[in-house]
Amino acid sequence: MSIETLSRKDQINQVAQNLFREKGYSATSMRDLAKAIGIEAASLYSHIKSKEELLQNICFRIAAEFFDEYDRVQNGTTDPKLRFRHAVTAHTRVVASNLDASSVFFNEWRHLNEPSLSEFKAQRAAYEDRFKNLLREGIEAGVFRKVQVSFAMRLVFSTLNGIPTWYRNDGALSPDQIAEQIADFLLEGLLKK
Amino acid sequence: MSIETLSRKDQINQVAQNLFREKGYSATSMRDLAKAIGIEAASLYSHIKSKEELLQNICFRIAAEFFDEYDRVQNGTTDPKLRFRHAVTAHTRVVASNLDASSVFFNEWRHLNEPSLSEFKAQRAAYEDRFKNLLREGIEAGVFRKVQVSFAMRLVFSTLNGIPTWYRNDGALSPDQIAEQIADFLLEGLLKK
DNA sequence: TATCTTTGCTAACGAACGTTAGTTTAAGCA
DNA sequence: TGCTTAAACTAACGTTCGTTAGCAAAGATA
Repeated sequence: MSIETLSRKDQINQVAQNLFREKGYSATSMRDLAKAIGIEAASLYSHIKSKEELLQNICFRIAAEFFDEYDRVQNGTTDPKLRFRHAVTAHTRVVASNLDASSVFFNEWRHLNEPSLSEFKAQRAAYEDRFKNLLREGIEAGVFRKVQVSFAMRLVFSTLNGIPTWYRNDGALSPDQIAEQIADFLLEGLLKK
Repeated sequence: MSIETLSRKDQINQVAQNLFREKGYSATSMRDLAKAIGIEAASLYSHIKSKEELLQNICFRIAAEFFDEYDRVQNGTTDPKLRFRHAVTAHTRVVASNLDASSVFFNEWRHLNEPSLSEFKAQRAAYEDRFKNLLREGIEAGVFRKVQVSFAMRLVFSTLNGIPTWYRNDGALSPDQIAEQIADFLLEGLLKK
């Protein structure tokens, strides 16, 4: 779907995602946003309520995608290693398919105001807990090394959430391909067996 | 060294590091900074040239630390696995010992203007190349799996540069301790052998 | 004591900020 | 054709921004 065929409201959201990612939320003015679309700043308010509403839309839409995709791939799987692998690849696919939005999700959430900010943190913590449980399961099953669960979870998310800093969805590597390679990397490490 | 004993200039730089990290560079005003110190915004300009100078100081000081620490630990080491391990632990120590500054280095560098911006990117690329070479050496020596070098380098840095998002230097785990654990994680992965 | 330097102050500059009010334009529909 | 509505416009609001000018206080130096 090209950007011209979107409704103006969707178009605003899409351009906002891109600008918030490239320049940061605070450094992006409503005049920047309007200019990128080709209208006046004041005209934006025929479609949106406020600048912060744009940030909220991005953050909570992507949060929902993380949960949805997680639930979809976990459904029915019991093997701890496979459960972890599916969680990692699902997360990676969401990030790699939504580079602008996930970048904003990772880096600009702190500009949310209450009560959105607390709601955001709660959702993120709930999502992180799922990964901690997967790691615990793997350790208890004797499949994973005895790592500290919350420490390992942090390292896993650091790896995954850094994806927008380097990945370009330009055809060289598909989201599915990097998802598998990242899962390999996290599970196997760098050393040859 | 407590913050009261610093020269005013050093104090400004230190508080700026902290505010730029917590709120972001753009969302931090010179009035915020002055208030945190207890003077008027205009008084800052008796000590500094501009807001951007503060950002430059942070970014290039920490860049120099990365290079210095890297050179220090590589000196004399030839074993590829050990060279990689030393590079990772050195980088981790610099990050973990400079959480505010490294956070700004990772997230706020894009607000640099030219020519500082290009200089920053060049230094970062040179530093990343060192890690790529270490990975290449390890693969050629048959110690590392045959991963794509620049892909693996990106994953390594994602892991390392995410440290400020979760690590608190509060005595529970020292910078040296997490450095070793992160090196283990990158080399061994999650799976039990 | 007289002078210089450092470090702070108040006041203010012009620019940019997010947003609102009121109006115009143009398309869809009765 | 006349009416309604959506979506744009111009103008402006009050606020905040980084920064400068000019001055005052205080300590160091002569």
